Amino acid sequence: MPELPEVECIAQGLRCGTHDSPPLLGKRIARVSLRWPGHIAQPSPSTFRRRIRGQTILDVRRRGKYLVFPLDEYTMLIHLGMSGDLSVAPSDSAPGRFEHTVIFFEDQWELRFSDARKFGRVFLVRDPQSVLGKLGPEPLSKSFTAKELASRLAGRRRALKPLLMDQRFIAGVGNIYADEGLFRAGLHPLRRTDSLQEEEIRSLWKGMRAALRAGIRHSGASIDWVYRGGGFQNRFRVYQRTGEPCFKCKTAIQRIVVAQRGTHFCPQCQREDGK
DNA sequence: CACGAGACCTGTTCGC
DNA sequence: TGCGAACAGGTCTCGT
Repeated sequence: MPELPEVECIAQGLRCGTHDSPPLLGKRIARVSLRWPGHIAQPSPSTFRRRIRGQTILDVRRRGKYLVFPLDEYTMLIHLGMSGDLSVAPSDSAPGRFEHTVIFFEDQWELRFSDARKFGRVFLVRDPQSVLGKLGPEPLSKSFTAKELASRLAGRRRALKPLLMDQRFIAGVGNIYADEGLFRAGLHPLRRTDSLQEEEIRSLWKGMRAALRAGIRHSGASIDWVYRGGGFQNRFRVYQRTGEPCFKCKTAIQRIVVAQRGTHFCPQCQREDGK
């Protein structure tokens, strides 16, 4: 489930608390349960277990699709993969079926990392840049202007969608928001980046940012049984709307495969030749 | 440098 | 009802 908007909403919930869980700030870690040690990317599970004990959570942030937890001596990073989700629950509540990694706090609350497909990963490092260093800019940051996008596109000649999903190019965009942003921009997912006009780059910038902001505004997208609480799935304009009428022109939304990912677009509003 | 295929995982849904 | 295929929010590595 987790692309930039979903991770952002999860981070906010952990930082500020929700109706049924307290903020994590200031909580001290008592111990961890690693039911599936493969979750721990770095260091080894045994070292992770030893080093994290006694650390206090000082903040909860997001960078790209990573959740970032600054601790006293280390930084813990969590990538939710395809099916990951985090929740804060009291220690006496029933554990979920896929909660492979659990961090217990001294006050009887715990942070539970649920991950059915086991693509998620946890890092505990001294320098967060060792994990985050290769990420591209934050698309919603003030410094990410249309000009900045244009200069990063310069000299590139790739299909648009795979480039948008390349985390080194822009951080946080995944399959849903790539499709939704391209629709808003009126650009075909296979459009070559070296054929974009200045005006189209501006549309791309606006469209991607609008899609991401809409996702955050609606608390992210909840599909299937995975992430709960979001409402953006009800506002998809193309994603998983194969065969349904385009909201702009009524043409049937088409599904193709791009870079091995299901890709949805309106063949009328997003023409490959640029119209 | 760009791109496709395969790997890593498991669950749900759909067609026959 | 059962069974295999297709599909799912991501990313890494390898070969061309």
